Amino acid sequence: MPLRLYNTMSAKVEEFRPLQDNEVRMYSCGPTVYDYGHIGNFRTFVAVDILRRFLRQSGYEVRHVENITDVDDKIIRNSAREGVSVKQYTAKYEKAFLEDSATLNIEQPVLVRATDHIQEMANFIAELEKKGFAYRAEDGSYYFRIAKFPAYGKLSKKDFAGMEDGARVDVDEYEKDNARDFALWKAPKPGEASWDSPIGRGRPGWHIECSVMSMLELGESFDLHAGGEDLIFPHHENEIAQSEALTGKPFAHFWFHARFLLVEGEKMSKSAGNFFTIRDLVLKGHKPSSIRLLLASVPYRNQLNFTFDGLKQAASNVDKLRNFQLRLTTSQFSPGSSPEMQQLANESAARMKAALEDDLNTAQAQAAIFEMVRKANVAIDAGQIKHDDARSLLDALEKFDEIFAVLKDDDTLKMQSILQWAKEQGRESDISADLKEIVGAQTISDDEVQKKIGEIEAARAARDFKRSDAIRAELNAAGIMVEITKDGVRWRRK
RNA sequence: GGCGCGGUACCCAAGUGGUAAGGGAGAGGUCUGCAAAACCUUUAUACGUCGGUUCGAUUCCGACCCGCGCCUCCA
Repeated sequence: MPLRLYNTMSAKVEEFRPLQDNEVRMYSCGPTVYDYGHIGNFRTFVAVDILRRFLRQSGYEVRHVENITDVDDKIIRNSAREGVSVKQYTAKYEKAFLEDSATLNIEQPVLVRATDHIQEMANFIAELEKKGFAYRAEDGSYYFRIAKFPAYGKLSKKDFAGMEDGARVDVDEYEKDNARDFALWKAPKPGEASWDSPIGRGRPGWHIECSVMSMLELGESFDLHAGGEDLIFPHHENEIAQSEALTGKPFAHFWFHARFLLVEGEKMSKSAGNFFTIRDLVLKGHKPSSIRLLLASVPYRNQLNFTFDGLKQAASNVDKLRNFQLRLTTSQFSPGSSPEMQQLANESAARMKAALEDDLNTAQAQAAIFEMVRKANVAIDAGQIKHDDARSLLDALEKFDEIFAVLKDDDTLKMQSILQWAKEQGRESDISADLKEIVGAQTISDDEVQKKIGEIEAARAARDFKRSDAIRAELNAAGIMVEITKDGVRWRRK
């Protein structure tokens, strides 16, 4: 079965087929680097990450390009306020974005920056003007002439036919022919960052960068374009207008949009006090893996209610999966395999694949893996799992993790660096006791823990439970959970 | 106002024209020196409300209530 994806353009779920052979060329709208990214931003980025990971798992070569918007009104305003250059200002937040993405195990796409492509944008606009799709205003700004592009509105399903020219023209925009015409190029204002170009001095409008950079990297027509649902209009609509006006060819074939999330049942906003960056959550003691799983577990087109209770639930889910993995890798199994367990592993992997092929139904994919975990645990308890079965089940689990990416326990390491960052930022008061406790575990090395485990085993062999428990308590205080099983003593970081 | 999405148990959350996945939490239990992990049992007489279509609807249609999104730069 091929992947079926919802295409905003057709407003239907369609079979996804790349334009060229086995290669998927996709472009996603990345961040405007004017502040730290919040969980809403990262819901979209995680959704795109899951898409690209699943495409790859499905056997496609994925060429994924993402833009970083490093010049816009907010950036110009904020950098001026701080008295630093646009470049200095954006560098800080771009770095933060990359770190946060890595924190959430988001694979890095090919990144392209707006300010690296100013000349190409100017050329693009000059071409549009030649073809009559763009015009220059008196102040040197350029606008796109929507009246020349009848298909305008096809993505957002808006009908502009009845729009009266200049009906409600903003006083600041008196130079436009039509109020709906959007800026391609903005004439410089005193004190604002601007660039020299063949079409004069100024800076690019917001939409032009994506048209230019996507075509530069992926060609005039490519497979898929992604972003948050808010970008459908005007951003993506405008990209289509510019791009297709220039080339006369279809721009992106699939339009993928992730839905906004709610926080504690309400729209996230700074004024509501429910606005969180990734770093805010980590400082409160939440693990990156919990955050990622929560963001990933609700299908991307559904409204996700992000709650602290949900975060705890996600943490339990991650633990369950990691415990299962630990159990399979540390227990002793007799050689051979059993048909029942082979079938369980195969069926679970197949169910997971089918769920993801169904417009990336991550909730069902998760259900499939949890069902496998429960059934396999039952079999382990009953001693019905053989060596090769364990291998097959682990393979299925790894297939799951190729998409969800939550098994590897490097949470404490990531949290430690965010704690360090908070100290540098003078945000000590935001560092929770929970975070300190979790990060504390990292100060004990695996070797040291292993040594202590040896001591516990020795004490237990001598049935000296008092001594054994004392060492366990000591490790526990350092964030190490010791577990006694019939196959020996094992441990994990809390 | 226009266009669109959703309302499922204590919580999160799938899903289907034929009577409700999965996870968390709670309660009880099995196992265990203890703990943890794991497992078992249990928690929706009907899936926002009211009508309609149908042999039958949570699933289709209509109305209403509530939440959310877009309608020029917010992922």
